[in-house]
Amino acid sequence: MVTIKQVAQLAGVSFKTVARVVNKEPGVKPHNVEKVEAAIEKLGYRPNKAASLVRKKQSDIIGFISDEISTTPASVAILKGAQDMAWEQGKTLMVFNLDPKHPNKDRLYEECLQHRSEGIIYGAMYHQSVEFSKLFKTLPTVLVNCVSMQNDFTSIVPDDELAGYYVTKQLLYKGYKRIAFLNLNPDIMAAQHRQKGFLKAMQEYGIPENQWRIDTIEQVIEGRTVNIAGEVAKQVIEEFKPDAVLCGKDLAAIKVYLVIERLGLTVGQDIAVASFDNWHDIPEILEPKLSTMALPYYEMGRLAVSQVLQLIANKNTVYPVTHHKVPCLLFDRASF
Amino acid sequence: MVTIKQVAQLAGVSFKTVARVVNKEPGVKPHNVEKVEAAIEKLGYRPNKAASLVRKKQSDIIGFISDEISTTPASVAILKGAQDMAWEQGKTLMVFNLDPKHPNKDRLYEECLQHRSEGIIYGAMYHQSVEFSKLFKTLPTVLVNCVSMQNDFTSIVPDDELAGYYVTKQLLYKGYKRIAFLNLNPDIMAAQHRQKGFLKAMQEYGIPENQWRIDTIEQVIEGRTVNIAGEVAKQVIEEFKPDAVLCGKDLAAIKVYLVIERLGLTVGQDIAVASFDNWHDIPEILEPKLSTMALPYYEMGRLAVSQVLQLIANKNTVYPVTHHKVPCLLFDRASF
DNA sequence: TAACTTTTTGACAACGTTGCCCATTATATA
DNA sequence: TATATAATGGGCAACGTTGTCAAAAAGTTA
Repeated sequence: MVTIKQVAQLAGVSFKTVARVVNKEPGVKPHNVEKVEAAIEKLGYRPNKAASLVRKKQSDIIGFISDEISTTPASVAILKGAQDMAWEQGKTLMVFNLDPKHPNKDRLYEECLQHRSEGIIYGAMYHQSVEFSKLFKTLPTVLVNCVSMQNDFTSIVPDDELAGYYVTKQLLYKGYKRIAFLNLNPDIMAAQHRQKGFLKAMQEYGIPENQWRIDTIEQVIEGRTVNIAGEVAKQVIEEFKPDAVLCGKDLAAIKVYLVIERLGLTVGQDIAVASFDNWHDIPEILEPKLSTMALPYYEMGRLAVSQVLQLIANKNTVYPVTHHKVPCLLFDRASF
Repeated sequence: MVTIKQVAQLAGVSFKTVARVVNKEPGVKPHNVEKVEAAIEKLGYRPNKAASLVRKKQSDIIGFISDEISTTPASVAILKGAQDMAWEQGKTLMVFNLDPKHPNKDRLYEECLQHRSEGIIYGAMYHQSVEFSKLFKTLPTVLVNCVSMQNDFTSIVPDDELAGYYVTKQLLYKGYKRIAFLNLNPDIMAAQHRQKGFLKAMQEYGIPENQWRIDTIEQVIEGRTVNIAGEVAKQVIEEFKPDAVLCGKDLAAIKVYLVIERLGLTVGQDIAVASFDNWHDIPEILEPKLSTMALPYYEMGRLAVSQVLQLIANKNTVYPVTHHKVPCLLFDRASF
């Protein structure tokens, strides 16, 4: 690779002058700027970021450690948001994926440290509570889509309670009276928060207890969660005869659609369907198009970077902890 | 950050000895190894990869530039595969996403060059033909899920023709006789190759032309492709009365399922459905479970890294070009 | 033209490593 | 015990940058 000195030689100036041109420092005669630029062009010179880091002690790198996040399509958007924001701020993201077989967060953190990452973002696949070693205190660290057990890290999560509350209120507002909530596995935080919001809306509207029900569409069998949305939906719809079904995820809403069709009913007419996720093309593919609460992954990714940059800027040894709940947006389509 | 010299001072040895311990070079007395390791532990020392790169001129970094790939869930697997393989080979992947608004591949390539990336992987969202500037000749470069206009880069793509051929043959083998192929937009390479495979199988089985038909489920209107799978499926099924439908993508298969149900028919019994993608949970969510040709994204990602490493090892200035078609796997479930 | 100011340039050290080579010490051999 | 050999340790230059500072060149004023 060509170095700054080779450029200098070709341009007939000192390498320091080349450095000035490269870094757009003022005080170089236009005449010399031209010569240097020509030499750079001719040799195809690129500044060596590593050398620059060694001297400047500034890497402009942010580590992004993900709990399998980048394999799960729903939350790929977090990564995209983070990357976009990082790029805008002149930082580059260094992405590491946890190996699902041997998940070793610390190992990846070490990697980031060796690259002199300025801060760390840890992203989880779904809204949950995670435990971290003290190693994670080394750098400014922000959690996305999860919180730490001890609540001792800045975190960014979707506002699931508000989402549950809001979508339920919308259903009630539109006149639906018998709502079945097919919730996710109650062990996960999202499910708990949404349920809280759901109940709050019910209470606010004074809906009696026999006019709604909550079931779970996921079963944990030997550590693996299995989706039983189909069976549950069938049973709930036949027994409880809801006029609206609120579904924990778009993927499960597909099953709900199929069940409703198979019963000879029509989604949106006989039974309203609402959901959570806004999972890529699915809501648009379904007929009628699915109205769903969009999880704000992209914005969370952006916010994560801006928060971590704030922590970096704040030159304390102990990083202030803040918690952020990002509101979800209802994509109001045609299913209710 | 603590440096090797500080460790040396604490351990009471020269910094060179510390370096030996850190890099596991032989020839350090166990006694000193212990002292050094204690000092490293106590100070929390991490070697500085940037400094190492400057000296060794070896970054162990591979640049991964993606055409929006990481936002599209289907091909996130490419990234995952690449990352896994890179990790196994002691390399780290530096991921960059093309900005869909101002897609500037060269800009990202520059970034990789500045980080002294040893090679580049360019991944596309869907199997297509892409044009590259001469800049891309700078480093060993491998294309995934696309080929270059001039065919002058090593490329890795799914074997769409074989996939089309294979799945069609399976349908014919199982006794289906009237097959409707609801193909993707014919402008994209995947659609063309699959169609070739489809026709080859038809010919091989001597199926007369009036016993199959091919329609397209995507329409390009003003640059935007719109999915018309629902309408097309309805029309084709009603008019042509196929006993099997081969669908260009799992997402569209959802629509086909809904259409079939709505006509009072049963998928797998009255009409078989097959598809391409194996798009995450969708095939498993559908009822009956969707049999689909899995696009081998994960393997393609792995292969990309291993190819780029091969190019790197091969110390030529002009990199040999090879083309790889990765076979697709049929996930044989219940829809045919 | 001289004296002074301002602009432009270059010399050199430093950043944290690794590679090379020589010095010292310990061990084996005569 | 003297000598040869192997094991161990350290000194120092080099990698490609940036930062500091002083030198040189150019411009300004009297």
